[in-house]
Amino acid sequence: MTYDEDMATRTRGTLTRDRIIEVAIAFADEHGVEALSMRKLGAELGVEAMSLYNHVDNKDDIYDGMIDFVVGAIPLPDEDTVWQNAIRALGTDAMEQFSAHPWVAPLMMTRGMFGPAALRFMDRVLAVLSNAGFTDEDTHHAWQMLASHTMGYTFQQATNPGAIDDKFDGLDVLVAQLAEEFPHVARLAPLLAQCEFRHEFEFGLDIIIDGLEARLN
Amino acid sequence: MTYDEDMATRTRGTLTRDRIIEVAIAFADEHGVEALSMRKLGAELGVEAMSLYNHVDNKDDIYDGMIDFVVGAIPLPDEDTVWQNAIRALGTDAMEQFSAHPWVAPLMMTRGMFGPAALRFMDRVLAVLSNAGFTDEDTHHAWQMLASHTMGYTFQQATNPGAIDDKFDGLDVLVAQLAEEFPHVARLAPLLAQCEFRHEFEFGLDIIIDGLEARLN
DNA sequence: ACCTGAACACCGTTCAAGT
DNA sequence: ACCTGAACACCGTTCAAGT
Repeated sequence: MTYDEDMATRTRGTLTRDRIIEVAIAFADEHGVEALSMRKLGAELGVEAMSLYNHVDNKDDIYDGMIDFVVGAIPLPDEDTVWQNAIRALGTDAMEQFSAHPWVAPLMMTRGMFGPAALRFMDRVLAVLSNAGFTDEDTHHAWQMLASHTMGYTFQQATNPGAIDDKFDGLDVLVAQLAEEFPHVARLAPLLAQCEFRHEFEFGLDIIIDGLEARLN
Repeated sequence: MTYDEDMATRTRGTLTRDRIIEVAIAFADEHGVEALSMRKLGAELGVEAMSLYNHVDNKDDIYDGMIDFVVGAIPLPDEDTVWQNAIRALGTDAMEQFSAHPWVAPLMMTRGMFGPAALRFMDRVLAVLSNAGFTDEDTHHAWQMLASHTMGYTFQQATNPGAIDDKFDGLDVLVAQLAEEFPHVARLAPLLAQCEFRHEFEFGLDIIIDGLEARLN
């Protein structure tokens, strides 16, 4: 292998499953998942679309890889953190990742999360709850609640009229017109449009943690 | 108009926006949203795909109509129901609709819910909370929590390994193999795979309602 | 072992042409 | 006013052919 070949390999990068997924994530972050196609992804990697199939089963395989990469980026708390703080950190850190990659939640909703990083993440959350003294049944309940809360808030954030007001620039006008038909929506619309999601999320998370804690004693 | 023409019109049905959305929902229920295309939907209605554009803006417009139809099918509680029961009923009834049409939650996640039926539904939930004595801020908090919980549990149900074990028929085997790497997942997998979602959902809903109630006094 | 061109069976959407 | 055929610019995926 000559020096030039070596340079080309290094700058263009060798085509691997990981590199494909990496570039797919960057592309989805910039242009949205719906714009992601095998042909465009190939072009981004300096290769024809068909070459991707040498490293990846199909497009769904890429989706699964993207999901697992994002879940894998959620930091895990130290083993000795008290469970309430560990859960709070896991929740807020998960939210942060999901917010940074808004396409991941809808994708998880249809594809699930069963990759190695997702299993590792899940195992850690279950460990925190079990070690805190919850029964297996309550650990299960708690996982479902916490996962639902995190996924649900991601949904709220994704479909927040404030966040997507490019599409709904006439929303406040519309709401004002419908004020007598939907008075409560009209009154609370400003709160919904410009709320701090981090604060909102933690408000609910604390209620859940308190509710779970009451079942421990 | 002759008798025969009248019959044909009645049996084939007149093409309208509502009828298109109705048939689209039935199609998505049977074959999944990802299989829904303008061409197939046209065929289902005995018409070419291009004709649909006379009654509908585009495919997204159909999606929005499908979402609003499903939300509109959630029954609203009587005005004088005590708020805890009203909220519980709204939550479980919403869950029931979302479960009956598994494609609706991922769709809402990307499209939001801003149709007339959705606004009506939202206004009613906000009214229940306001009338219960919550401040506007807490009403807002409560809406976000309840909506998140409902959406989140729909997600859990949709991606439940038990529900999709046609795709993951080897999941229990896989989990067993990884038992030493993910011990808690392995131990709780049966609970997750075969849990009663209705019961799970209400467990969490009660914790949320209790937590909100504590802010009322 | 990896990449490619051509092909297949699809998409959503537009638009001029029909009635 | 509503429906259609043909067309445009895309899709994911397969497969024989190249190196």
